Amino acid sequence: MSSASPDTPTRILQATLSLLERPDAKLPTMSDIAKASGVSRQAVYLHFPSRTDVLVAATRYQDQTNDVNAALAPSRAARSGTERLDAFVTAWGNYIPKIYGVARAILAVADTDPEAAAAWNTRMGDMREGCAAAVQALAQDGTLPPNTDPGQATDLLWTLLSVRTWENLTQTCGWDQDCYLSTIRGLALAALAQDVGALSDVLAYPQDPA
Amino acid sequence: MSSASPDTPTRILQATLSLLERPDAKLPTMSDIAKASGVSRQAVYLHFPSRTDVLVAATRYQDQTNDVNAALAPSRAARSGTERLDAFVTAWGNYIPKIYGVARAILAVADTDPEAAAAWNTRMGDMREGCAAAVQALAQDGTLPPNTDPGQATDLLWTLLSVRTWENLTQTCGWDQDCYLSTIRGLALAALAQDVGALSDVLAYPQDPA
DNA sequence: GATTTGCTTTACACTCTGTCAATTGACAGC
DNA sequence: GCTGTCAATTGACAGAGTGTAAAGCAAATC
Repeated sequence: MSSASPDTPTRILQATLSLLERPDAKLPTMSDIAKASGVSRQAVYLHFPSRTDVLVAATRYQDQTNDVNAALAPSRAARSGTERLDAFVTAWGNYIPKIYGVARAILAVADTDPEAAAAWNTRMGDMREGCAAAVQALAQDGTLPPNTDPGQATDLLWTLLSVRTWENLTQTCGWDQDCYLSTIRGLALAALAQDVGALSDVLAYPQDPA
Repeated sequence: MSSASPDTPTRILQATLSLLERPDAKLPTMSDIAKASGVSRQAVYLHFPSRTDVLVAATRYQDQTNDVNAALAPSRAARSGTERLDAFVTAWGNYIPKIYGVARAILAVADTDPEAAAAWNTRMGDMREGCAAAVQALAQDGTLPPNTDPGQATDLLWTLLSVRTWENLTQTCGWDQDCYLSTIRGLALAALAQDVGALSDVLAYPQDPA
């Protein structure tokens, strides 16, 4: 496939990703990025106007190589609304760990750089469409609780599935991925699909497989 | 009361808070803080070793003047676990808007400065105790779902009540405070107190008071 | 009156961003 | 072979910001 050395912009993006995917990654400077790419600092500016642009381009490159659409395909194929919700939560929830390194960096600069914030919002806007589609499927099934506003339901699902929520539970609280997934799934099914049973045994002792 | 002009450190903290509480607040520089305090930039360093320290001290000062403990008192007085959970969600949920300006600043620097991250974690650790107490009260009532791990239940409540979750729903999605409160309350009661009814009509059209 | 205390002013070292200009090296077409 | 052109390099620079350091100043304290 891509055995030939890729062009410089691509090499820069790959190097940036490898920096961000280190477990103890700090926000890389342009010098860090250049050094990791085996290229001069100015060469980076030759291809990307600012550090924010490098980071944003890196996420796009990552979405492309990871083929996020393929990962989300199963949820689109689901027959019932409940099934669709379940599949979407699983697919996205399992995608977050792959993008977390880059997401962390963009979120960090987004706190001060409006351009980065806009780029991140666009990206999360795409994800929101998946949420909206799941809510829509539930509405068609009549599974949504009565009087539910689809927009609000989408907002809630979108928030439950946010990178920050994942970060809180898995990174700060130390939950493992399965525990995170089943909890969020249970919460989403209970709140949006009136599936009460979805919450039982979700917060059960996981370290104690009796 | 405090009619006499307060000492310089206090004036600096007050000025910092007033900067951070502006709706369009950017992360203030040391110069910004000095200017707002009516003091030279070096005077700020005379009292606080770094910007992070100013921000951290500002949150402590704010907790003190707002008397966060008094705000959380009603939840401690609650009789049943369910009542306690409800009161705690309401109290903390209504406290977040007051601290959001400062919280945003600390969270922004926490992304790169470990010292700020540690300070914020300590602060949220205090809040977590309130979550743990509510969970404990539910456990004593036997209201908690079977096989629930109290630690995990606390983590979940703590995450639902995080500033980031509030930010997502009210700032990014534009929810009003009441809508936020009733949704989180419903979610918490459903997940931790098996109160299924808590979720009905929570996501109902709020702009349409029929 | 001498000293201490709190603050000011000025200056500096350092890091990082982003811009600019001059230069090199390779590779194409003629 | 010569000439453009393109990619990249080197080196320098301005600007913003952090944090350190030192000398001076003025009012309160002893």
